Amino acid sequence: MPQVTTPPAYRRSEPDARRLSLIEACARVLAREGIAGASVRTIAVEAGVSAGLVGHYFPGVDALVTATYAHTGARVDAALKAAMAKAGDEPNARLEAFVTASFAAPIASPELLATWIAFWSLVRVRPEIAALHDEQYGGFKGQLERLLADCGLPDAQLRATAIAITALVDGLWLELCLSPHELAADEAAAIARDALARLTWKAPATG
Amino acid sequence: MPQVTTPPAYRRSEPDARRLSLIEACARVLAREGIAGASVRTIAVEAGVSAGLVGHYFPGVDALVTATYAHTGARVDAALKAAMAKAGDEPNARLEAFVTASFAAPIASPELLATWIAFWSLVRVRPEIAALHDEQYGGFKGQLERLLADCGLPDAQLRATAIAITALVDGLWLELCLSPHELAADEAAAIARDALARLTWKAPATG
DNA sequence: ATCCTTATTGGACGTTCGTACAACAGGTGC
DNA sequence: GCACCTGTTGTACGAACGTCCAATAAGGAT
Repeated sequence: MPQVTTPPAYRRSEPDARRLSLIEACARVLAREGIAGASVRTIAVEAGVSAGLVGHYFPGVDALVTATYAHTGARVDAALKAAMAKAGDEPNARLEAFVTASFAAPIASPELLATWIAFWSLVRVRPEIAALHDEQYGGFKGQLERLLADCGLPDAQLRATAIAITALVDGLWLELCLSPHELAADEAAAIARDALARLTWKAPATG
Repeated sequence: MPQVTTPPAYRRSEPDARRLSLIEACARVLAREGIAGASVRTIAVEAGVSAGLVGHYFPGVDALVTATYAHTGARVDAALKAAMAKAGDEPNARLEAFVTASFAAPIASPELLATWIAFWSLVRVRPEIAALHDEQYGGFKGQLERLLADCGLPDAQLRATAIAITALVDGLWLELCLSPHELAADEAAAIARDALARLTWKAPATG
């Protein structure tokens, strides 16, 4: 009699690992199809599980998207910190590393940027996403202000300069995502570096 | 016997007017609910017509959204040109007017910015939206390059400077939309003005 | 080898989606 | 006042949506 024992129909995962795989699948779907395509079934197929399982780990698809934002934000934050740490102790080098990290892997990925746009599209609609955005933006701006202060920028200019640099980085990042054929990552980095130097120049009196 | 003639159940519109009202309703829905909420029925209710009428004017909801992007883009472009024209003939004044127009009515409206984010979220998914984006972005950047040239910026710096300024404006515009309580329109305009001056400063040699 | 826990499946439910189309009715020309 | 044109409505249809839950089975414990 031949061996008729069927192979396992599915494999179990540790809850944390499965949860993470769902979050990563959600991020991939958001990057590929945008927020409108991020349905429970699509995400489940992407993760290689049944649709019902999503409900087992998250109270609803909204919660999964929110968790994906938090996770993605943490990844970006870690990448920024890593780039900064790698730059050493010199304040200006740290600042430049922090700013240009957005135009190198893993942040410069078009997929990540597309995912991020999906989150932006939710900020006005969902309060918990707005809270996460404020946290993320405030964290970025706060680190930037600290770095600028270390570089000797006067306190009175910290806020405005940090906002300007953040806007510049976001805008370049955005364009990189929307038209990668028109703007390359290394050119974006070069532009950011030059703009950073100009924006932090010792200010001549206005007029 | 009392007057029993019923009042008209609906009013006809000229096709062009009705078409425009659908586009404007679509823009309002995009601003309020994002792309995920822009269904045929929601837009129809917003426009005060039946759902079926949308199909009478557009082959599908995608076409309506695309038309809304084109219309919104034209409005923004017109507002930019108007601000520039109002500034007179002096090149530097025209440049500054062009850049800061994004932080005054009608462009600075949070609703318009939210609508714009909805379009961004479609760029990677829908080629016709990507084409409209490239057109819009190229137009903006082109005008900026011309203005910068008029202000005496060397040709070699035109492209990079225009990209930097565009990114800055987009980033400030974005933050204004996402967290209006953290960044006011007039502060964004002031930051843009200052950054513009710094980015167009006569370049000292690198190093 | 058997039991137990629970991760996982698959299907049912009601809702909303986009689209198509027959019937209705406002407005204009006669 | 009548007839034509067509803008407009309302409905119907299948597909996809989010959510729920009973049944199943994987994998470690005993």
